[in-house]
Amino acid sequence: MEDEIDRIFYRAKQGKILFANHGALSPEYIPEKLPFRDQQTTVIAEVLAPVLHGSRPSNLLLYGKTGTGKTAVTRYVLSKLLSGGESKVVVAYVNTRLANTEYRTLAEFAQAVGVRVPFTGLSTGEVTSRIFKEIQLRGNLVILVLDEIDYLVKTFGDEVLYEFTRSNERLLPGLLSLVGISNDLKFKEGLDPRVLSSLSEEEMVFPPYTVEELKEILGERAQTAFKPGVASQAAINLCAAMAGSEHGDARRAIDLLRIAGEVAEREGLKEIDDMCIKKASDKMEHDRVEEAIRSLPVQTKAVLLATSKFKEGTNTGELYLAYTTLCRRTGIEVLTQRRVSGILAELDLLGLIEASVVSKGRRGRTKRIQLLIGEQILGKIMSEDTALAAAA
DNA sequence: CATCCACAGGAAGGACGGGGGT
DNA sequence: ACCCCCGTCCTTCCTGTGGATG
Repeated sequence: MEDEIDRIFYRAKQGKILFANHGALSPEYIPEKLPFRDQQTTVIAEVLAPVLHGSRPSNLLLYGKTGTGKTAVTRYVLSKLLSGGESKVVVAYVNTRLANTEYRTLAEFAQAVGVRVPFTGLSTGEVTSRIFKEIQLRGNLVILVLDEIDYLVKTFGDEVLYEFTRSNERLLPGLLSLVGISNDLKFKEGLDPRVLSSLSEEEMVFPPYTVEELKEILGERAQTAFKPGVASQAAINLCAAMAGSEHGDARRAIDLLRIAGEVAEREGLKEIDDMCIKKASDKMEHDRVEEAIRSLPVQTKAVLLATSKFKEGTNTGELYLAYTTLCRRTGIEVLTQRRVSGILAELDLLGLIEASVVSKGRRGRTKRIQLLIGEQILGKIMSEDTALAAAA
């Protein structure tokens, strides 16, 4: 045991053994060049360029699945744009899913243009008009990037976008251009046609990376990130294949490589082998699940816990009964079946359970519900929750 | 082949706790 | 002090429905 601790500390003192530049595999890292994205880079640059001589760039809509380089390319182009030192140009970048609400999206936008707003209390309209006032006052040339814009529209509607797209007369001498980034290729469907036509003055699609392309991307990153000989071609190929088999997700592939490197380092290996990658992949999945559960509200956890009582899966009625019992035992308030039904839908969306509607003819329609996660993880997290510890 | 079960899931609204402007 | 806004969870009321069964 002591030996183990000594070894850990010793290695820590040695500093990074395998990594030369850990940051090169972090999600925020913007590489020198982005392979296989020349066309997209050029187009975006061309669309945005007019801002440098004070005219309004067309609004731009970027499509593509996760990890296809949309955000990276956009950031890359914007950083180049700003490096010119054009002081009137302001770039605001907001990831609407991370911002999580319409208000916080606006608040982040406000902060980027230099308006201070309280983190709650104002109406969204008030925040918008303060932002506009500020832009007009300073005559700023603003490029607003709305990452995961499909989330914004899906959850809060497109009214904000409508206001943005038709704000330009009010902003003179300032201006506002939108860059929307969407993971969802069908997101245009639900959009107000006026917003759509304005928002997609220009469009650009990001195709998924092929496994071959992922190999090259990983290879380049690995060269900067690791010391020589740490990440073999075989290791890189495996990472690319494991992460990219579904839809060419570069972010996943890079995460996987990074974590595999950390595993190798922790285990005192000199290079990344297949086992490291396998372990890294498991760890990523495990972390995702654990974090998802931990941040759940009590009632949602309770429903999840009730689900875990049925090894063979169950249906809504049966589950609701089990849930009710569980609540009584733990002293948690019992919610209506309607609400529990809603919670089940949320859990399904999170991929923690599988719930699909089935019809049993005259014996009604219900949901077939099945737990998708290991009970050990569940038990561990539930026992952390004071309200539920007894039931875990 | 109409019926009817056991729910699904939409709509509207409300309690509550965060916090405003004036 | 007063009235306001927002987000989060929740309830109430409701209409809709796939397909085994009688």
